[in-house]
Amino acid sequence: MNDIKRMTRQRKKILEVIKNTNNHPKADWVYDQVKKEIPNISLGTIYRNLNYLVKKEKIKKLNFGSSSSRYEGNSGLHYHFRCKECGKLFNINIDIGNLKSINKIKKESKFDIGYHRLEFYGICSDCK
Amino acid sequence: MNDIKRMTRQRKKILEVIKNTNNHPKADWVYDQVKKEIPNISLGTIYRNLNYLVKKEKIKKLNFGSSSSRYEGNSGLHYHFRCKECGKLFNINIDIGNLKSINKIKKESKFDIGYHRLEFYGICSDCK
DNA sequence: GTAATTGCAAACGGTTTGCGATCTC
DNA sequence: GAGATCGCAAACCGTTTGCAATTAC
Repeated sequence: MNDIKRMTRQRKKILEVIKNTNNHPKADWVYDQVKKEIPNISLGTIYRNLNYLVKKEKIKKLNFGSSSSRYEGNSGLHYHFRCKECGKLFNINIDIGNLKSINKIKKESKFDIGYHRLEFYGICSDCK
Repeated sequence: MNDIKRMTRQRKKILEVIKNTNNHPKADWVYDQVKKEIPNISLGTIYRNLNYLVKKEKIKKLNFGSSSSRYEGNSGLHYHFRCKECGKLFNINIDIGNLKSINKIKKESKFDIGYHRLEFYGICSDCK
């Protein structure tokens, strides 16, 4: 059950707009674009469809986990694992050696990269 | 100028609470904890101090970039680079070979990892 | 004493949702 | 025709902010 149920004008256009840009638009930009063709479309429809298309894996949502921020005092080097089921966040401790390939990306990139963040996703042992 | 200006009771307790947990608490959890000792503290103070402590690099904020979500239709394998200055998001294309060490982490982890996300930060060429 | 910080409450911004009307299959 | 989806507007929720009172240095 990963298929689109009804391809309405609105849904079609929203998907088209996102597929045809190389930027990583926010909802309100998509809204502006779609409105050019469907002037009376509502923001609610944009959000409903974005969520729908993400669920159907037609597009990706580019932010991490839940809406509210989390804080941490642990200043040691580590990454995080987030459980998709319960949303809990765990630390993953690795040794520096494992970072080689990431350092390579940093050096070879045309961007001036200061730091990076790496997060893993899955199901934690409690939820399994 | 990276030092704390005034160490109020509130600020001290907030920092202590975050330093003394291995979880990755949200603001409202910190609020609940601190309230046990300072019952009339306000949520606004919690947020102001969390932001302050992040700016002073005493703690870390564990979420990415801006508050609103971004979407993308590009289903190819790539990571992202975010400019700290203008907030723009760029793609970073790498070849699969570079992922070895990440795959190693996945295999060796005690967690059941499905996928991962990697994001790089710095200043983009336009902002420099 | 003075500037930083607080508590309070209102405002904000992005997102979600309930509803009756409309559209797709 | 039936159920999915829409437009609209109100509600939601995490976070920020203005202000007068208080506090740390």
